[in-house]
Amino acid sequence: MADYPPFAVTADLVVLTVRADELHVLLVRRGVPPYEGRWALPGGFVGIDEDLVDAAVRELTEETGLPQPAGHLEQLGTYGRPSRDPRGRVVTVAWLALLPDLPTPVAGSDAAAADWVPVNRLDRARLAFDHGRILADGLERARAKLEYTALATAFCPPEFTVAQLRAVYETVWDTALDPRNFHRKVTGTPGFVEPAGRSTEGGRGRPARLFRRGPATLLHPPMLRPSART
Amino acid sequence: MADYPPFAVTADLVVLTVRADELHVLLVRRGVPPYEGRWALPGGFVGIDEDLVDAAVRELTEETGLPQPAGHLEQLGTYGRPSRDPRGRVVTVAWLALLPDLPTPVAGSDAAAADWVPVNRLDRARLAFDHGRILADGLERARAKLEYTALATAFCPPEFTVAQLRAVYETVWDTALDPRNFHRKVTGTPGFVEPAGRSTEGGRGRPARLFRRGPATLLHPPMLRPSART
DNA sequence: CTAATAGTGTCTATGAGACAGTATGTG
DNA sequence: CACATACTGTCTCATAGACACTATTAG
Repeated sequence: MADYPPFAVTADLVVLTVRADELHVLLVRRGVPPYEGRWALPGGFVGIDEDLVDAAVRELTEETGLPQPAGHLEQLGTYGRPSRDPRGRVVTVAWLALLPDLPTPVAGSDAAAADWVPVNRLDRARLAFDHGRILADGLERARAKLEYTALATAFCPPEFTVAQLRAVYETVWDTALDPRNFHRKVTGTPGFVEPAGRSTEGGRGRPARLFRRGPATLLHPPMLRPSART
Repeated sequence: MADYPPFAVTADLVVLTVRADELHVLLVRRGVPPYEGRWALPGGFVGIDEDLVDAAVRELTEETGLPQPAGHLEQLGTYGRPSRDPRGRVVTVAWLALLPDLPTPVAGSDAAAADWVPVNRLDRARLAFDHGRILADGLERARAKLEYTALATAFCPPEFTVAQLRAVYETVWDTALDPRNFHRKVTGTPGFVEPAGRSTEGGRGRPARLFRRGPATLLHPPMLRPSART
């Protein structure tokens, strides 16, 4: 055990949010080689006595500047091609975070040039390291999980309308959904959302009831995306 | 970059197969401390110039003694609690493998005491390291993926009957399925299975047609397990 | 009033589950 | 023949999708 091959281990984050009807990912501009000046996923080295998930949470709070994010965090996968980092053998554990649109702009202590970038207007091939592949995997994971889990509420503030939740689905899936069938489906699935009792004010049209996320994590039956028809 | 915290990285495998109507996992008996004499998942250190998936394939072929396994291999997750290995900081990338029942007994070069163990008659808490948790995650992943993918065929030999495929579902899910509805569902899902043209001989009852796995990887609509009803 | 958005009701097609009935082998 | 297993047909219920209709606000 004394002589095992020594690896560096990092935690990288695919942080997604929905703002202005576009899906955004949190990226940082690299200030040092390699890939100087290129966009990269936020992340950093795991401490020798630090748990993997703790490193991910630490990076997330550092980069977003939020004390305790209200969203969702899960492990995405581990990437360790020997040539993926020119500096040496670095294995990265990638994490997927889904956050509500943050009222505060991103101003992390660590990342000077962090910013939200719309995923549809981003050339993934130009990201540093293998981060284009990691981002693609994160997007596919997020899109798939909206189908059979209640995770779409992780993109919403504590209280939200059915239309806001529908906008999340439409933005992440890049499709249009029937507002009436969506409403029936969401309110008819036990535990998906719970009425908050209040309503919106001051908008155009009839005021909408506000909801909170419910206790359900899995959706039975799932929410089907139109592209997945039979 | 010169001074990063040094980690050891291992690849551990949850190898599942169906034999004699029971779900089995491949385990090895540890011959050295720590956890000497306890069951553990097969695995080993990743080489400093070795890709992660190559290490998993290498361990799989070493432990099963098969040149090229016909089943399925996917990354399960990465486990890296600082205290998970008393010898030092070891992060393990766990993989899930689904194999057809092997005609050859397990006789790996590396693992003297490798054996197939029925998962339902195994005390997961007595496995070495955090392998009980890894095995639990692997079982849950396998059970979930049978619902919405065609992966059940990975447990089958190249040619199989509908009854054999049904036995896979019943064994992995530990439930009974209606043979008639199952038959209609499987043969009616495009690309799930394809007729091989031949039939079984010598069994009790009417001979069954043989099938091969089809090109489909995802099932639309999914195969629903009875426990997931609404 | 109109425009806009929220929410409900209803019809139809599809698929799951229950299960009768038919086909084709062994002993 | 009886029996076992493979396979098909049919009925019923639940749900997705399409979409008419009603409700409630702003201007």
